[in-house]
Amino acid sequence: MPRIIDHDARRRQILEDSLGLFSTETYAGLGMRHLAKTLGVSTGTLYHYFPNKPLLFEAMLRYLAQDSVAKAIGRLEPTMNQEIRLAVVQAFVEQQADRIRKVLWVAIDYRRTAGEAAEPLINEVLGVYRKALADQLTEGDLVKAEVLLNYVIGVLVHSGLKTKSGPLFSDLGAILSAVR
Amino acid sequence: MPRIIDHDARRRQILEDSLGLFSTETYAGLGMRHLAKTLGVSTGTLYHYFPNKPLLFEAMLRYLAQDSVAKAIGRLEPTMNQEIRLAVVQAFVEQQADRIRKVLWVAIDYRRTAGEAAEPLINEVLGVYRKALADQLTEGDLVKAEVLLNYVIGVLVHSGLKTKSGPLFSDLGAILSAVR
Amino acid sequence: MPRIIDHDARRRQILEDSLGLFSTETYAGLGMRHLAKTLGVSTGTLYHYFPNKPLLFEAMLRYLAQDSVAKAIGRLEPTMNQEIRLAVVQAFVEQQADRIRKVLWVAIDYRRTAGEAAEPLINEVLGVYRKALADQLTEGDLVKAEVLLNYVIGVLVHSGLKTKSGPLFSDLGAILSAVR
Amino acid sequence: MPRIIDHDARRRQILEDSLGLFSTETYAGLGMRHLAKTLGVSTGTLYHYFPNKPLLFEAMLRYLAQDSVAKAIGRLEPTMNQEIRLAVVQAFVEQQADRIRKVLWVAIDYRRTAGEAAEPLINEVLGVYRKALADQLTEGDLVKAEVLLNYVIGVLVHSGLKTKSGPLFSDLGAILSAVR
DNA sequence: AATGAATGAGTCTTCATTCAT
DNA sequence: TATGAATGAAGACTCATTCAT
Repeated sequence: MPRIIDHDARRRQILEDSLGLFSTETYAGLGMRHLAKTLGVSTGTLYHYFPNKPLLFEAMLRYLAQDSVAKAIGRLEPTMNQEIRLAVVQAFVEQQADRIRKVLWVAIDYRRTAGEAAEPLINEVLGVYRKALADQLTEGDLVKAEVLLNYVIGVLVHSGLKTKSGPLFSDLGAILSAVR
Repeated sequence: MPRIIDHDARRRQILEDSLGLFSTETYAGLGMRHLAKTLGVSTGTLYHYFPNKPLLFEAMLRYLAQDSVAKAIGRLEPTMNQEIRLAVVQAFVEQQADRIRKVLWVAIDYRRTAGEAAEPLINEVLGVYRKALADQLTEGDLVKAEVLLNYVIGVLVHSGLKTKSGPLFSDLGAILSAVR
Repeated sequence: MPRIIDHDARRRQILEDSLGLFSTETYAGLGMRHLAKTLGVSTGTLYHYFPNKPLLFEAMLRYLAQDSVAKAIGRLEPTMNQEIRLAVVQAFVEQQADRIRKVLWVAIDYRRTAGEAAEPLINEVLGVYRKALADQLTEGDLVKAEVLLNYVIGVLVHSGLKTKSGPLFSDLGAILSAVR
Repeated sequence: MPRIIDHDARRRQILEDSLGLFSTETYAGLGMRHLAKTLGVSTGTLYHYFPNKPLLFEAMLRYLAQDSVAKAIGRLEPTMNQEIRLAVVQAFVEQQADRIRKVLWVAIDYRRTAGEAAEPLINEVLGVYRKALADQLTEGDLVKAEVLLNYVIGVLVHSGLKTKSGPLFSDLGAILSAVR
């Protein structure tokens, strides 16, 4: 049954295309009709692939988080030493800043909107990031990875608030060595 | 002769009381009717004091930002040395974390909702924070203040996403020294 | 009690000033708050002089109709012959077209809004006009006055609908002679 | 496959059914909720067929004007001479007076409400009437058609203001000959 | 699989009116 | 006399969702 593959691909495409809107507008501020129109489908189609708005939103966040971490890890190779890994991750985050920030906006939105119910998914997503940072940059040290995550989040949020900003991570190395 | 009512005081009170709701719900997710009911007034009264929802929201953000910085600076005294100042600010942010994070949520919301139009106010608010940090903690160095601001924002956002978190700033000193 | 005079003068002033707004906006489209603001008074003041919106509206229509007929008759003198009278009335209506049309707009509005209840006042107003035309122009013939009134109303309404219009009554003489 | 519904027919039906209400109530005085309820549909459905109130109003005026002229012309045949044509038009207007007056009320309302923006549509509508009168009754003379239009408008407005009125156009022939 | 017509409660905002001062 | 603070229903319009086709 090859139809299944089409179905899933279509689903993913909808989620991927939704990010742009869901990061410009808030969850509550973006209507299903508006979303459908922008994606070029009918509302009926949207409801064919997702049972309702919250679950569409949730699916999007989960898909994006997994996707963005996968892409980052894909850039690292076992032969790289610590210093190079840092540079690679730094370059990746800097280059993908817009997209990652969108995921962050969506995550914050979800946390505020869903309240307690948001915990499992949010923790899952944060865990993935923290683990990735620990594995790749802090030799498995989760505490240091936490500090690093703090800083990266701060830079992305702060630069997202400001209108214009220069290079994002001029001091990431210093921060990392500070917690070593 | 009109009723004797302190218009400005009433206005401030409404803004102060609104923060709680505007940080639980999103800007788009919080209805004026719901807000009015929670504040114990009619929607008409809300519109008597503020011309519309965006301007009420904006006024709230401005009021809160100024208020929170003022309170922080109020804790510092000229005789304190650098180390003590750091400890005081750290303690203040830690203690007021919930409130400051609410302001942050609101600011992020405003930035996403208002888009380009949000720039002046957001820059004004960020400038106030950056200046305060530079004056009080980094001997006037704005670049270092920026790094510090990044980290504080990151910690507040990150801890706001997680369900539970321990002490927030165990490493603030290290971060600060790293950029010295 | 000279206060009475002030009170009535103020009342008339409000009615006079209201015409501009009530002819631009519809009765239903013009709010009391908007009216008050434009007149430079508080809503409370408006309600001090008039018990409610319909009665304010009605008072305005009555005042304006009486006023405009009085002004027209004031221009005619007993010594004038039929031809001159026609020219004078024609010139008067042409010159005062904007104001008379406003009264007409208001009257139509009132008729549609108030329904059956509008009859007494509307008939009173129309009667005043018809009588004036009969007395001054048709030697007392009410039927002919009716035809004339039809035509004048038609010209005012038609020219009010069009964007630009030349002289209004080029054919009034012919019309009048046609019904003689 | 979508539901099989003739979108345009439904649209026209809504416009046709709206005239009754829009001539009883003013544009500003008639709420969309009230209109929907009277038409037996939901407000959502109204907005499914028309983007907003002004455009619904405008569409109605355009539809009615075209429709009423078409019906009038449909009564005339090439073989009729001038005199018979006059009688036919007179009879038509007299018989359809209520409906035509409703269109007139709506047009006046639209002109006052939309201001400058109303010009194109109003001129279009007046042009259609003027052309029809010229073609059918004044042998192409637009000036005479204008006079006739003035009088017809005047009669309809005047009779609409009065409570009761006899035959409307006892003197139309005289008027027409007066301008010949 | 996909459409778009349909709903009615919801959105923000304005309404006419009252009344303490 | 005059003010403007206060109300809650109603204004135009959008919402998430359902379902016949």
